[in-house]
Amino acid sequence: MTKPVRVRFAPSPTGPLHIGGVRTALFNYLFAKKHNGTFVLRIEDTDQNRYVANSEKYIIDALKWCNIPFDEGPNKNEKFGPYRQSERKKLYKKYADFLIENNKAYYAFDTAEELNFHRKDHEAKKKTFIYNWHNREKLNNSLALSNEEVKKRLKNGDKYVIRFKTPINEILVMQDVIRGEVKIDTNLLDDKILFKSDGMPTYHLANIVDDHLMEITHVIRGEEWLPSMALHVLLYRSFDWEAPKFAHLPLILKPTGKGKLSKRDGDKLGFPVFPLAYLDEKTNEISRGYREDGYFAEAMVNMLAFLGWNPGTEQEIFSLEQLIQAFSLEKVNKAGARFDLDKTKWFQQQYLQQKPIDELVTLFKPIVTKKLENHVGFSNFNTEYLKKVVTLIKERAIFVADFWELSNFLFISPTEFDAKATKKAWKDGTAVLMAELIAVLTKIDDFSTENLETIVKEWITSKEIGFGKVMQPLRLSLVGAMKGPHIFDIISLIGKEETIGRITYAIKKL
RNA sequence: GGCCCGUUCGUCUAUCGGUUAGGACCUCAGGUUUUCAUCCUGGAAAGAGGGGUUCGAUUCCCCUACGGGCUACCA
Repeated sequence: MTKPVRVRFAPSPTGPLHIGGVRTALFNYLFAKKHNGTFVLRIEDTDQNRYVANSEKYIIDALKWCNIPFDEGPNKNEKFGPYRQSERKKLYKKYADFLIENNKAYYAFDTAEELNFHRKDHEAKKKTFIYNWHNREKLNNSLALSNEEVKKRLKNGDKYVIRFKTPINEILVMQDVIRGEVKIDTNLLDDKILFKSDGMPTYHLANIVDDHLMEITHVIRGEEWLPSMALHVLLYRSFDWEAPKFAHLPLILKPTGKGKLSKRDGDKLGFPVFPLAYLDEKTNEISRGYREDGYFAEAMVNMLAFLGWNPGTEQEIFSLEQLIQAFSLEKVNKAGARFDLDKTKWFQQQYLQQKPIDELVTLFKPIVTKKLENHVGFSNFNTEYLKKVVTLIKERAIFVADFWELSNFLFISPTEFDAKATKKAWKDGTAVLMAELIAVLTKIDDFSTENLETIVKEWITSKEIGFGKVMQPLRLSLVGAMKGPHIFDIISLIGKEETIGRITYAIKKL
């Protein structure tokens, strides 16, 4: 019997989660759900210096908004808790000690100054300083020092770190679910610090210990961790633990230029890189979020799923449930994927068109209400009316926030007319024609789109003039510009009185 | 600099040795809408370069180039 699938998303609470992190969480979630497994959230707060208090809440809120909740995590099903590494602090030391006892790790007393000196010195000679087998016995550590000296220093309370004693002369052959075989020469690895002088483990140690203790079966993380895989594999081996399977995801790259996506790109190019807006309490800067920019979570999630993954079919719109069904790590790409704002908007538009009218009305209503707060005169925003409006205009919108711009003339009579359109549509004789049209409209009782269209068109035909001569100034009178939905839909919606009122006003004004 | 990973239209990608190299975004042209947008139809657009292996390479291998990542007592 195979072990139940358990994956984890392990962000560091150093600020808001950006969409790269969200995608990593998403792939973990999809993989877990696909295999009826468990999705764990673990907070990796071993770096006291970079800790940002509100970011854990942000991470949890973001996952919730994306609809990819964790099964286990801080304050939730704490089966293997605690789920914050700072709260597990006491736990790690014994594992570091175990490594030392078994000659897999050692104490190092080198100061930052000493190390810096070596690095600078090597740099000057165009060499790279690597703390590993070739020099570890010449440096300030328990490998070079006598047992007595080491004991004395430890007893003395001297600051120390614990370094991994990387094995030499070995070509490590590892498997990555996405990349296949990855080979590393252990002689090129450095002796990474596992345990810091402040009593905290580094990421490497804490990560391996926790993944083991939490019975993680698959480590799905960003490609930036690929170079660390060798260390991690060696650590599992040193503990004599079975290593989980590794899958390193391709990075999300900037839309233009070089490098991976960063916070700055969003500010510069005008798109959100965060799921939720975020207030940096230090700088008071607000970073925009997908949610606040009006994206639906489903659209953002769908877009992210397709950055580096593809189901192999031509279907692109996937509900979360469909994503779970279709997902597989084998279909994840190896190469980094550039973020594309146009495609993102396209996903959003697709989801907006799919949304039930009632839901859109619910979202639109507060916007209309606010816009019409102090408005006197023509306005109507009961739910029935809003439904008709939304049905009429939604296909031209990408965001709910576009609705107002597309429909304001259905709530407020135009008082000004687009100059260019006026010049084109309002000619000599138009006023007379419009006056005649009013007479025609006055006699109509059934203001359905179809009936209006039939009667008005018959009238135009009987006059033996071009349709444009009537339709264009009519649109201008009703909308104030040459835009908007089907003209007879507009008339039907705003009603006889308002229609005639608007034409009358236009005749007077133009 | 060293190490690792990658490389199909401008972008996201399909192809698991034999295809007119397919789709989507973007873009362009037509059509519908007597407005604008939507929508529909069509077009343009790709295997980084060089060597192998093979009857045959986008696909497998090597080299080069380019891109990306890592190289902290950060994750």
